[in-house]
Amino acid sequence: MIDAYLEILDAFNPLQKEARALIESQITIKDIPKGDFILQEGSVCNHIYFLHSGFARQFYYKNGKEITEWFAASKEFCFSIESYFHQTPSKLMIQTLEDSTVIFLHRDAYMELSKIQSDLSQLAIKMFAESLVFSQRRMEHVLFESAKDRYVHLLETKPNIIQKVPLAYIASFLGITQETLSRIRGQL
Amino acid sequence: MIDAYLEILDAFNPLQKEARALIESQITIKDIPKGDFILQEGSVCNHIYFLHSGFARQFYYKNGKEITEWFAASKEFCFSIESYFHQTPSKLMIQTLEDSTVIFLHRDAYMELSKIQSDLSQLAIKMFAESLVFSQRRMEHVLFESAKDRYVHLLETKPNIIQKVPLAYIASFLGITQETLSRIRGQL
DNA sequence: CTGTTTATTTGATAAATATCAAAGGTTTTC
DNA sequence: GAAAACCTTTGATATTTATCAAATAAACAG
Repeated sequence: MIDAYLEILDAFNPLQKEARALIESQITIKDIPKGDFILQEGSVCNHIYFLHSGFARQFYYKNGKEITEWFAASKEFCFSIESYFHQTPSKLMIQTLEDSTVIFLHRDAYMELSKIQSDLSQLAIKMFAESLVFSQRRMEHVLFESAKDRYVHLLETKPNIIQKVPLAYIASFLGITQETLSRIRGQL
Repeated sequence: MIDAYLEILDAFNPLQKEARALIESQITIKDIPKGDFILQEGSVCNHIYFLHSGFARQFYYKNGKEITEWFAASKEFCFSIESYFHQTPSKLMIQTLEDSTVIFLHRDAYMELSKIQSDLSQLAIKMFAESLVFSQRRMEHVLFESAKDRYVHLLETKPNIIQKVPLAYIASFLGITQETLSRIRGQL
């Protein structure tokens, strides 16, 4: 399980044995049953989470409504960007939608190690860089594509989501109402 | 001029003398007249640009129309995220809207140095982290605020932009048409 | 099973924004 | 300082999406 994890990290930035060992020393593995929270509202996000197996959703409340910000599938990462970097209480929650096994990578320990082990700092740079590219692309998408195009794009890039989660989650993720999403679905 | 630059970097992550010296060794300073390009379409973004003075706009073409992605004011940074990180030809252009003095920080040299000087790797992590937080916030804003609210927010956070650039640039930056922006203005 | 809750669809209407066309304003240029 | 180029506003209309209300459909608990 840890090997698979390290391989995925290695794909971002090649890791020598020493770096792998350091990472291994700073991770914790937890089984999280369906419906439980990986990250609770109000607590500080001190880890980067990797879903070894399972499925999770990141969401927060805005004017009393749940807004889904992101879905994390098996073999994907998630964390609260703002809470993690600013060390502030998270408004974001991360909840499993299936029984999941999650690898926690501890922030402070990693940051300290990354100062003395360049593989680790380079890995952090590469991972955050990829997140940034991704975020930028999503922004452009959101600004200039119609609700329908955004849904179609989601269908194409993450088809498994549609089977797994209620329509209302997807609607808020796309920034539209569930009625609109239902109508879009009807047209396809 | 370089001191002011280093101070701004230092605010992201404290830099020892050695790190400062290394950065100084990797920067180039250029005066770029109004209307000239800091980054041209099709070339790879090999620097992070800092506007010591002046004003610039990042834009690209989408279906034949200019889309403004970002404005960089004096004392701000800019670069093409995707081209810089993926080393691909940039679809984004960065053009000065005033005579500007720009500090270029070379990517490859910096990356190499950051492997052996942890102040530099930590600086990169902090800067990219801030960009990511920012991008995330902007996404939420774009998904859930009306065109009017987005404009008002821009007015509040970057009031100087409004004086400096044509309405059409601001409209595309906000993801709306210039007619809509003109009407929003009329209402305020 | 069977009632109860939860999720999805449908309908009618309203609001936000885009589109197309044209009219006024500014600024630039010679 | 007049023509040209560019920028901004205004009007009429169409499209997209939201809102509110209700009807089905599906999942769940006892």
